[in-house]
Amino acid sequence: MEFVAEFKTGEIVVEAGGSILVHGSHTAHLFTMLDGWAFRYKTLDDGRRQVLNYLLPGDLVGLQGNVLGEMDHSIEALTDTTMCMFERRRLDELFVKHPQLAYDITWLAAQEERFLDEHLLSIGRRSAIERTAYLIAFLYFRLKEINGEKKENGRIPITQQLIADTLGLSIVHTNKTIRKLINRKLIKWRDRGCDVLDAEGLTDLAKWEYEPPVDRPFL
Amino acid sequence: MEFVAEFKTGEIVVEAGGSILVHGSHTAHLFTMLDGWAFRYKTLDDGRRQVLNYLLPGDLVGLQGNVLGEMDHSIEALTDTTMCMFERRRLDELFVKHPQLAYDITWLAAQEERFLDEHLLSIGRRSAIERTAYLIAFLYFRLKEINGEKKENGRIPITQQLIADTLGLSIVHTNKTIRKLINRKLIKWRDRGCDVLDAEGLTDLAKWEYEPPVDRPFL
DNA sequence: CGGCGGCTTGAGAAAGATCAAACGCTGTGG
DNA sequence: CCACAGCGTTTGATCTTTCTCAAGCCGCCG
Repeated sequence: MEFVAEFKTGEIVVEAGGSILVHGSHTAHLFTMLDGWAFRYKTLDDGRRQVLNYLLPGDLVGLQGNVLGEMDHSIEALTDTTMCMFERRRLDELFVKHPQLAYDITWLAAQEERFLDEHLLSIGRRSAIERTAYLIAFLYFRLKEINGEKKENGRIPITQQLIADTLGLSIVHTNKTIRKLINRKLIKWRDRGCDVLDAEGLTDLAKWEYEPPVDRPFL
Repeated sequence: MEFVAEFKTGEIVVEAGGSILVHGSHTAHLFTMLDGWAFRYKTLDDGRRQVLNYLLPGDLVGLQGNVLGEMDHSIEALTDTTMCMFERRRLDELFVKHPQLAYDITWLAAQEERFLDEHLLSIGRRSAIERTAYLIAFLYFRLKEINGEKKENGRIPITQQLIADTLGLSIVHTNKTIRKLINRKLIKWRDRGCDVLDAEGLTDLAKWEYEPPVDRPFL
């Protein structure tokens, strides 16, 4: 724990809409989410954008930079966000001195892989309404896992444009699809975000099941 | 190295079409690809299948089992395949005694994440012909990286059904799209596989660029 | 008050899915 | 040696999902 404190080089606060990392940058830092929501995305030159995943407290960011030397995707804050910074250079030291923490990092990477696998299945093979139900259920359960039941079901702070860019759909079609979910009383939409009314209804519709991880590390 | 040899519990040979891991199993092993091609995939109950990624020599398999306790996807051999088995139980030991190897595992996980990110961008935002060009170019460069230029461009051993299931397309449309690539003299198709004739043409069409990793570990 | 971002809706267009049929191998059993 | 079955591929016709274009609404903020 002392090492973690020492390894940490600072905290950073980014307000909603701000960039946390941009494609092509060579950051000397890794980040851990402490509070707030963010999302990772890639874009094509002509502007088409794909959201890859969402980041919530406890998630680790920036490991891919170790493979390539630079980031190959960007990260933007969805709400006001605070993150913890670590020096990438000292990652070896962490692996040598703190195998438990090293294992946690690997565990987090494996979890991210699981999420991406499921996203891929959604975008590739689920219909528009199934995908949408899946995404909202997915975020709902992630949020619940982090809130630990305490807060009653938190609002998911997302725009329809973002959902469209996550699911590979146009915004128009996304809107019509969301409306169907609302009509079926599965969710409620307000402001820029949504509340889940019937989580089971969503997972059934998506033909998906939430699988809680077994041994969450304590990074 | 001695430890690697000791850590290794054996090799396993799977013939083309055979299952390596199935969804829901609790394997006590991790695997490394030594030779051959395999692919990871998930399915929905009604049979829709999504290929997640392809496995080539050097790739690590089964880490996700650590998050969940069981595998949440399946793996099938595409060609005759030989893999190296490790005991999952002893992963902690590896992290304690061999930080360099532990780092390599993490590196491989980060690389897989990069691949999945790009696949997601393809399926979500690229058109059918862009996707197809991307996938073939992607496999071409991965193969080339492994063959180290020596063998002239190896055949990519894949069926059109598999390409369809990787790209989220129907087999009919996949066939028509591949035919366009053939007509443009970008690839040649024969038997069950394809040869790349013009790698740059493919990457241009896909609006993608191959980025070689910087410091490959030696696992 | 005007402008902007996010949401909503309708209409027509296009990409891709589904259905149906057939071809060319290859392996197998008579 | 031939008939036949099965798999992977090919092609045409039609149908559906999703996209694009266009316009309008609403609430918020300067």
